[in-house]
Amino acid sequence: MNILPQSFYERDPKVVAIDLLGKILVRTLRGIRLAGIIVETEAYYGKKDPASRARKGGKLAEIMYGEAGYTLIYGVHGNWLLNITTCPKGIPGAVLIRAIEPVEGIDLMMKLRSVKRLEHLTSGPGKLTKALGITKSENLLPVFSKKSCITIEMGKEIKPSMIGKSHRIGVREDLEEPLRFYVKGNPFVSKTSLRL
DNA sequence: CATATGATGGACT
DNA sequence: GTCCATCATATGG
Repeated sequence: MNILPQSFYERDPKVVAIDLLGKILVRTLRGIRLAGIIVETEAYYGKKDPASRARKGGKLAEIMYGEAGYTLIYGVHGNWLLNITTCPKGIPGAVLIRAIEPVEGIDLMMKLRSVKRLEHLTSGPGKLTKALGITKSENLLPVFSKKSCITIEMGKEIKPSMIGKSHRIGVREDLEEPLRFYVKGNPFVSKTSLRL
């Protein structure tokens, strides 16, 4: 259903992060479609980014230097974080999906997370991966490929006036430029982000 | 093999 | 609002 092409991801992480807002993240789990609108993202660079894990080298860095449009799943604080690699091969970059607004398969998501309130279901990077049943085994899937069980589809256009930006969350040293982007007024944007 | 660290979440006051 | 459990990585012995 109108999956975004690989070329979509072969751009600057910041541009991709902004453009990803309003798109549909689709996860096929046991034949069931779980989908949500992306409402919050963060851009990460390579060496020049003090917050990026690519800076420390290791396996993560290799993936960020690799081809665009692949899932990059990484564990922190006992949670899984879903990233999409950006930039052509040889240039490091990634976009972290921080929050989505659930639209399909909500009952299954709530089962996976056992939360009472809908607005707590996917309003955070670790929360949405649990709700979608995403773990390390979903690492390195091409999100531009129809047969992949994680894809990103065309959604609704977000008006530029509806896009807010801020400093990134939970990083020690951030860059000068705000690299976190979100849909203004959306209840599924993570609230923990109020700490600045 | 042991230890430190964090792109966090959730429980609790 | 505050506090701490948690575990995949990275790095050092």
